[in-house]
Amino acid sequence: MAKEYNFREIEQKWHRLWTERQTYKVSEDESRGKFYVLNMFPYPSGAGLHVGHPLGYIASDIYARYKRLQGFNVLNPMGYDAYGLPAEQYAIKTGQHPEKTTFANIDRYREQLDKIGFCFDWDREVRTCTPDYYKWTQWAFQKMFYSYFDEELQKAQPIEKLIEKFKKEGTWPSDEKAQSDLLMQHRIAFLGETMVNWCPKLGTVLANDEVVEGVSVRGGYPVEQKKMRQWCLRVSAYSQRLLDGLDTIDWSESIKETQRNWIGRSEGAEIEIKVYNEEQGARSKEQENTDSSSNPLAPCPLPPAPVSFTIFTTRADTMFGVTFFVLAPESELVDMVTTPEQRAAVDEYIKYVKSRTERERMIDHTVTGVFSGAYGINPITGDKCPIYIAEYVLAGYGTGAIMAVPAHDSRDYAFAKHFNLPIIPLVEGADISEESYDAKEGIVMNSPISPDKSVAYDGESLCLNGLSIKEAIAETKRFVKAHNLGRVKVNYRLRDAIFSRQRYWGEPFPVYYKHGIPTMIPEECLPIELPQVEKFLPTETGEPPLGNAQIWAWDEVNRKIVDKKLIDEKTVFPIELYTMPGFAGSSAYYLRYMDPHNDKALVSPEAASYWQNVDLYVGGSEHATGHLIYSRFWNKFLFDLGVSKTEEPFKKLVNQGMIQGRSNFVYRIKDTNTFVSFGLKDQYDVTPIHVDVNIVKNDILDLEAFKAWSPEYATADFVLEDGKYICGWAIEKMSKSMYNVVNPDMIVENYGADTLRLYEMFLGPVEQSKPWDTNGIDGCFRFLKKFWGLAQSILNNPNNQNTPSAEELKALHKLIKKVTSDIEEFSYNTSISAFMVAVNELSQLKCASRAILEPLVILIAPFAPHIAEELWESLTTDASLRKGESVFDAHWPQYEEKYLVETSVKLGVQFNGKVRFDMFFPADATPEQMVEMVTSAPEAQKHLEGMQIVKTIAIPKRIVNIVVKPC
RNA sequence: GCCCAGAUGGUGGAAUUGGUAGACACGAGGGACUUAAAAUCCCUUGGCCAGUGAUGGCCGUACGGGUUCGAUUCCCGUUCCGGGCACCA
Repeated sequence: MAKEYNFREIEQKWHRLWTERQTYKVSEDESRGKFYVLNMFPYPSGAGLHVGHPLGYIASDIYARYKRLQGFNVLNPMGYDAYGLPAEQYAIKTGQHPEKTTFANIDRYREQLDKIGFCFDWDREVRTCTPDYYKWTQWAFQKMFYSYFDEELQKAQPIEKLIEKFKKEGTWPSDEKAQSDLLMQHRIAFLGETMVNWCPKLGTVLANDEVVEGVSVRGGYPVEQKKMRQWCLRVSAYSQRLLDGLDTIDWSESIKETQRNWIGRSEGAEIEIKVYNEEQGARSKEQENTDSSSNPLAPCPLPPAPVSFTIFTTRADTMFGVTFFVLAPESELVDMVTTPEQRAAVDEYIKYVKSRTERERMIDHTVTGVFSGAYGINPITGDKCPIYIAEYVLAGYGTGAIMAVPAHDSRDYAFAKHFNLPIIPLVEGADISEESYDAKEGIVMNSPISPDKSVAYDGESLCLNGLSIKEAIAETKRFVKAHNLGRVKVNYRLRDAIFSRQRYWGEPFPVYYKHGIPTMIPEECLPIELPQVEKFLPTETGEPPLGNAQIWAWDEVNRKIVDKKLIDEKTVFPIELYTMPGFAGSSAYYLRYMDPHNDKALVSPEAASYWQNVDLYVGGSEHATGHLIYSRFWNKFLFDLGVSKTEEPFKKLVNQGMIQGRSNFVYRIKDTNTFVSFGLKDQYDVTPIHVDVNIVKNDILDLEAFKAWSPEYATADFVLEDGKYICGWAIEKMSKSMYNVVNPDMIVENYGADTLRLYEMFLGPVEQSKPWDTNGIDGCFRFLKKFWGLAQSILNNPNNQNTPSAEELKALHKLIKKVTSDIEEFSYNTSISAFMVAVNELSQLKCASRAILEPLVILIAPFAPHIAEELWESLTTDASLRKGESVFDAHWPQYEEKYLVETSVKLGVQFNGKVRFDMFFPADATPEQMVEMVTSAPEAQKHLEGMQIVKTIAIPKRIVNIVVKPC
């Protein structure tokens, strides 16, 4: 008796059996090769999963199952990035503890995930907010605190080595505070006074990747620059290694390029500029006068004028075109160079700059600036050039000071035009009358303008005339280095990561303040658990939320957390009130999955050696400058420590595209409760209204469901076309407010998980963003029903021991070949197509051979595991050989070329590149034989008549083309 | 402004190293079965033209050129869409 395809029964059965049999439990197995598949773990939001979330999970699940069938020991874990802002904000609103809502959300996620049938080893689940997990986040932070980055070795080293070095040099201070301050400048995790992105609305600082165009990524609130003492990670130290590593990993070019941009390496030179002496002389005199005077109204003593300052340039070749220097307004040099005459003007300008927000500065690029009154001396030409202060120079990049070459830099050009400063062209043939010539191509001139315009050092003076720009850059660098005028320098745009947040729902720092000196709580005492608080908001005194915690002081003697009241600054000290940012917990989770229950180490050396790193990582490209940089940094640090066994954490990265929503609209005739169908709406004055896509099928509205949808529409009237109400549609972001959220549970309920899996993959390439369109899902459902039907007809055929026919074997082996190569390339949509073709072929051949069905079931197993398991069981019940085993313990079939051999091939025969007719050729025909056959074929004669053959092209299995021309 | 990726029917998308463009699926149209619906099955489906018809011809992979016997594929230029970086010297 042929059974119906009852997906509900089948899927429930196998979910149960998989759990009972622990089908997906993995452990280290030296006898088999490992393969580590990983998804970016989700943040469990309150909204639950929509159909976009599982896209990547399904893609990686297919790959994981495929690899397992190929004999690999596959690690495919899942967990939750459980710390996050939404839970905290919800807690502030409702008073519910974020842990409670987070865990409830996790349960909901788990339930939804289980329905889709993933092969996750749930014994390895991690949650970043549980103490046994964040113990190792805190541990890694402490390791970073106790390490510094050795520039020479280009790797992290224990801080003791640095102390030794200082002691040897005699620069090690005796004062404890001074020691702490000195080491802070070198530690990889350090407390730094830096300009930070402060978001007043969120009440916290944000990392650079959390701010876009001057507003916070979360919430879109304005962000301002503020100087604050914060924990930072010295990510910038790893800039070069982060850059070099990109060449060794299999990631998309666009993601690598994004990271290269973000790291922003630029090679240049730092050159020392002396401040003009005469000014300094005048100022010294004035200072003396002030000092000798006892007049209380006398101006404050001027700070000492600096002897020199350093500028950074990537265009060392343009030294002869410098006509002024510019300092960033925030630079400490400003106060030092400003002359008394210009003091008022400069102060006013600084005030103006401070009044502008980051956002204003980013959008508005009008030229502003002020003369400092001082002059700098160009060391190459000996020229005296004015020093300006202008906001277009950034304090945070390079040295905060530049040399301005208006002829060849557009920003300098605009500034020079505005302030009427000279412009000296340096490139032959470059027209600089309207704009600067910024390109690094051309031949250098005017360098120097005349021989006496180049200062000689040790008898050598610089001349670049006639060189290409590239040569000139190299020559200038050599000259500067040789005569000690500066040094060659590489700058990176990548900044250190700000690692503290003024929030509650995050990892607490295992740090206390002993007389104001940050001190690590001993490693054996970790984890330091997040304390309970009454309120999740900042305290009245402006402290972060942890300021509300009562039991939050460190007792050094008893080595435990005690009541704040006991703080005496002798043995009991206050604990850090900041918490760690979101990326702290997500930076090394892939290592924890290797050994998730180990309470002695983040990961045991054995597990780390076996699993190495992630072979396939699947997730969204929006993490390019956040998680994917931090994680690489974190891993490199742990690699330096010997904890991680590989330099790069993720060998291959696949970015799944976003699934957009496809919204549906109904059209209400103005001021009525009548709705007009899409095709007729232009005849009325209508308002489009979003309608829930779940009550629309193939753009046809379910009228009864619509009436039931909202009481407002209970009495709605409709103007139909062809008896149907057709809805309009648009592609928008999937969101609740547009009623276009499609929930995977609904699809699973109506079609089954196998259909959902198949359809999500059939929609198009995994990497591509595409709108969710439920319209096509029937095709995949039909296919599974056909597949099931084919299998049933084979299973129920009394003659099923038949040996398969040549056609059947050909169809099968064609499929094995196609599916195998497609899975390797993540071309799941085309392998599903190939399946559809093969099943149609086999159905038409009335295939009845079990020998065909068995490999067919294995082939479909990664895509539709439930149906495959069910059929596998049917195949093996009477044989009782493999009873109880999973199809995933079987072996992936190999295709055999002998079944695919064609005896003859049909090829298009062309004359002058145009296809004229088809012809059959023996599959092994040589090009000469093919041409011979064509020219003697009767159909060819009319094309050859009155013509002569100029050339013949014959490619076996491809094409035959005869080029002819009239005789 | 700089860098990266892309553009193929009504729709999602196929197309090995340049070799019969539009696989597969959806939608649409027609038909079979059925009291009817659902389900299932069969046929047609890029555009235009000619023909009763089998069929034949022309155009067609964003646009304009080029290389080639032959270009969706390679090269140059243009337009449009998406992504990243951006007073980074």
